[in-house]
Amino acid sequence: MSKCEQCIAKQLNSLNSMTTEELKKVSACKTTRYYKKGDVIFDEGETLHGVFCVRSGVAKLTKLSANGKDQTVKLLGKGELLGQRSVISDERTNLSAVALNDIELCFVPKNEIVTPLHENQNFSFDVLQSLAKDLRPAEHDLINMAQKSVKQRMAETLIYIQHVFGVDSSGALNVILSREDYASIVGTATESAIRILSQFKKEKLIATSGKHITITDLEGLKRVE
Amino acid sequence: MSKCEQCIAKQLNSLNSMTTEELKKVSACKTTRYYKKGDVIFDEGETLHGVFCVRSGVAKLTKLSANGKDQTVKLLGKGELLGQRSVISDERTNLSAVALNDIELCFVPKNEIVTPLHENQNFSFDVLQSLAKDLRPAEHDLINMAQKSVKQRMAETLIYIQHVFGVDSSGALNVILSREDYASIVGTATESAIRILSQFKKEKLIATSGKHITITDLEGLKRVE
DNA sequence: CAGAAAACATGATAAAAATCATATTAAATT
DNA sequence: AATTTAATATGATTTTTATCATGTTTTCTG
Repeated sequence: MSKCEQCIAKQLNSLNSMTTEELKKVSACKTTRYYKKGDVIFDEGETLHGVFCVRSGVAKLTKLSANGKDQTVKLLGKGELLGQRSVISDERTNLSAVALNDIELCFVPKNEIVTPLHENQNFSFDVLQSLAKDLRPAEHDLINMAQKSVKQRMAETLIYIQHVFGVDSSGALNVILSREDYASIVGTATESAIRILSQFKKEKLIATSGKHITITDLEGLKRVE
Repeated sequence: MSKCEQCIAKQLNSLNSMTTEELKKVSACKTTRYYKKGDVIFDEGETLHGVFCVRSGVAKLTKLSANGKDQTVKLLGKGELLGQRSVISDERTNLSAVALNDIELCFVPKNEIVTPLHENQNFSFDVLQSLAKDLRPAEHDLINMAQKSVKQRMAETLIYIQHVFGVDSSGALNVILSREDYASIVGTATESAIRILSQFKKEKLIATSGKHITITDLEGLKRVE
């Protein structure tokens, strides 16, 4: 089995501040789990017994709102941690996690995280900083949602995905989402998401081929109102 | 000068996990500051040299969005900390803080917070937990903004304010906000906020007298669509 | 207290977005 | 490969919300 000490994913998150000793323990305890596209990793309201670290693939965090629609709160890629907050705050999960494509996760039991949090000042402070930093995009998203048009939010979503998850060899966004997924991120009706993407295509801001989307005019997308 | 060790506000936040020793130091360093309604406590992008603890009064955290409108992200009352995140993450402030009424704040220099964070495991873990818990309402607000109508958001805002800040002897909300403030919280045009509050009044969900608002039908407000 | 300024109110209209309806296309299943 | 199912697309319509306009009331200020 692969070792956490050498894992690339680890360098992207606060596990990097663990001591070699601690990492070895994590390595010994962790299990690797595979999920297929659409699989539920955990559900809202579950009690988690550990955190998940994304080794490959992309997951989404969603919440079912009162009107029955799913709202996607965040996309998570390589190195990002799932369930960290629930484990730290000792609360049930607030959101569901679903695999957006085939995904490989390392599951680290709660204890291997919580014990070092109490013992290793560096680790603890690092996690503290990362949580503090997590709040900024949360606020940013709230403001976007409140102040920007659906069209603008869609444009920003496309730009965000390209920025964070990159493009494949053909230049298309590396993350493949359905129109419904886009609607769920942007917070709009599926038909509206479809319409806006069609419009962006007509305006030559993007090129689409099925679910594959390529940003062809980044500056144009940034100017969308 | 009043002592932090006995301060009631402290019991509401993570400063409560400091040792008596640490609290005495904080007490010795802290300064009390008074702001009048409308005063800016700090601006977006400032570097903070400490955190503020609300002793009395209410403040709002806002951000100026690209379209020139202010979005209120959070209201803060007694015991809540301002600037905690910026100090922990060592980043500039993301939001501005403005006094909504006359307010009394204790200013605690950065060092008195950061040093204990590195030395006192209990304190550090407590702050960690409180940050983890802070993310939940942030997500909740995002989903509300995305999935609920302006009318629903207004109804929830009124209920929230009553729940968190309570009512005065006449039963009116304890926090006095302008219609523009409400618009900024709900994320809508000021005219829309005015219109909705008028409608709520017509429907006997609330009673208003100038800026004083009384919830007269809580259940009705909860049913608003 | 008078005058100015800000906040509140409300109508009319325009714009944005949701909903409903119905094709069409793509993907999955047998 | 044929059939079913799901996803995408687009038109028509309604609802929601923003914007513009204008008047009234309240609050502030000299």
